[in-house]
Amino acid sequence: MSQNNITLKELAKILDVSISTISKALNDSHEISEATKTKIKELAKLHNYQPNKLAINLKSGKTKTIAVLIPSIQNYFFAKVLLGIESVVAKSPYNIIIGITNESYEDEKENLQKLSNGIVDGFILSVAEETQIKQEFNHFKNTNKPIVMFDRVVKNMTCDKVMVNDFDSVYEATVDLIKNNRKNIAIATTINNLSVIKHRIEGYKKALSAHLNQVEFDLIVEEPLHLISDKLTNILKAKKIDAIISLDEFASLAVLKTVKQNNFSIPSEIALIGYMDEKVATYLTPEFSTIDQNGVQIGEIAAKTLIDRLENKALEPQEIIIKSTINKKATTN
Amino acid sequence: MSQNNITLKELAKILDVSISTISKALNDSHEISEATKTKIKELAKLHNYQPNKLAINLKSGKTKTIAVLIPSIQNYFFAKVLLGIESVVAKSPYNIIIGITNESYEDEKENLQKLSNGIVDGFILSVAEETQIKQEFNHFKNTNKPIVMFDRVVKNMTCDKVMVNDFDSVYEATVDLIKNNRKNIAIATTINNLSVIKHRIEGYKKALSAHLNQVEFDLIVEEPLHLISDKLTNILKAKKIDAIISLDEFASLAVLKTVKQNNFSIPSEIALIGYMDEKVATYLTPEFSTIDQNGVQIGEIAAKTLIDRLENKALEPQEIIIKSTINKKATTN
DNA sequence: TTGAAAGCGATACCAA
DNA sequence: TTGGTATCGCTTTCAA
Repeated sequence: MSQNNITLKELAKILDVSISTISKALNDSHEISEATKTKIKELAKLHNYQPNKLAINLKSGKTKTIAVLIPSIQNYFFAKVLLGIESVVAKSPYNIIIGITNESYEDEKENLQKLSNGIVDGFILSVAEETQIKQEFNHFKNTNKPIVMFDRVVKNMTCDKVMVNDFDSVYEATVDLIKNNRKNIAIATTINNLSVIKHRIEGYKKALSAHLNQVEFDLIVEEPLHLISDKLTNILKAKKIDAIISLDEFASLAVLKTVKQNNFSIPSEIALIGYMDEKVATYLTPEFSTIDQNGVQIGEIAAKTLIDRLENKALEPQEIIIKSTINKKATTN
Repeated sequence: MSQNNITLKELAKILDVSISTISKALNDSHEISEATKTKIKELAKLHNYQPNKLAINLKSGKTKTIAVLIPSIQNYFFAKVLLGIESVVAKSPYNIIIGITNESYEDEKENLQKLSNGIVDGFILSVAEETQIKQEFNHFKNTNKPIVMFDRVVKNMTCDKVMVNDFDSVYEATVDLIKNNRKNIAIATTINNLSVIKHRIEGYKKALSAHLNQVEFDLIVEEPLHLISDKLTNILKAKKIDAIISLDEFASLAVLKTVKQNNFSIPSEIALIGYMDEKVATYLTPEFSTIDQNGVQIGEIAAKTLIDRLENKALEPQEIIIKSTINKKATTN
């Protein structure tokens, strides 16, 4: 079970022909007679010949492999993006190699370096949290392979980007709440260092200032997951709140739980909407209104973009925006 | 940005020395004088020399890359296993390449073939559902690389296996319910073709027959996700049920929702326990009692086992069992 | 129609 | 201490 595959050289020896003849025959070259072709192909099949990809890659300078670097795997959003990438790549000659950066700058840098030395042809990645905090992006520039960034992108880098309309989505969700007579709308997030989260908060602020002339924003709850319930409980007791927008998956779960625990009725007293996996949202009680980033689509587009670039380097850098979808369910009206 | 890395040959030309001198110097060979070593190393650093991994791999016959094949990514369990694998592999010289088989036999077979030709040194995988239905396992035997199977393993194959004590865990959970005076215990699952699910159901049956002398089992609900709620509602109306054990993540969510919708109080009227991600379970209301498969640990052990095998082929095939943990929360007493 | 040989980028043995 | 050369497995050009 553990011995290696048969090689062209060995096949050549068996048939007493040259290596090049074997190679050409197996690649269906017109230079080789039908007779020898069939003979060689039969022998190859018999021995279950599989060309050594490493040798081909070394020769061609390409590996037909794409690296996907994601900050975390414990997250339905990235899982869905991965699914989208995988569905496109599976239909192509490419393979996927995955690195998880654990939101760490060092891990991200190391992954980039490790994989740039011939292992992959290009990268699809979403920037790690720590990298965004440090604002240190040279490791992206130091690789000589094309990069497609998605969701969390670096503004001032020229590369392909697949982005989400974070500002607009939350703006729209907020306005919708306002139109339903919500006047005291809070924000909850367990993350605060990411540009995407900042854009979402900006969308919220803009909606409040444009439609309610609100200029101070004291209902923004930014706490790590293990603290957010307590913090929110305090605020619910101290202030009047009639709607909450949650900006990440676990914030959404925590908000729902906390509001129920404090015996507010949903949505009559407090409406809820937030970022969460659609499938999970459907199985909560009450069913949760979501802002869906359409992760699968993001992954598909990112994969297509990178493959296009790898096959044809002449393209202009793309910046594609995937619109999020608002799915209203039982937690809003 | 898109030009290739500098090579030994080019460095050699610049310094007008031989390629072998460059190679040895960069590998700190004692054969080379300190003077030339430093000179060469400086030049290498200046040009940001990175050895071409493909060439090294071709030469050595090893790639230091591990393939992980998982049936689905939309699943917290596999995400956690992946996390465990990644944490071990990240500390090693190995890389991970991921394939998603989408529960399909063809996808699984294709992944195995595609990656066996020099791309990876070995596999960590969990068998696809369709493969288990077909009982077709030759593609596993046809690869000449070591395989570590986890969770869903093939009984009659000699390879390393990291398994879960499915039978025992559900047996134990069932007995615990019985001891708390539950006499009408139902099972809910959205999957029915997997050996692991079958083992779980066997554990349930054994507990009922051993402790309640029950020999007929008419409270087993096996339905795809979109039907399970309706089916369960009918059964809840027709029969007396005082506990439900759910065997997969989405079954657990669906059961919780359905039981609440039918206005049973939890756990006083109906107790619930099931397979689900711990973190999600904590944020449900009421907090959900879980059987935790300890996916991270499974991944860690699987990765260690494969790396051990790759470094030292002499080991006996291992069969390791990771015990699941029962975490009682608000849905049981 | 077939074969010889160079080359992809590195390592390592053997000479010098 | 340094260099030449074979080699990993394959593709491809040029000769035969």
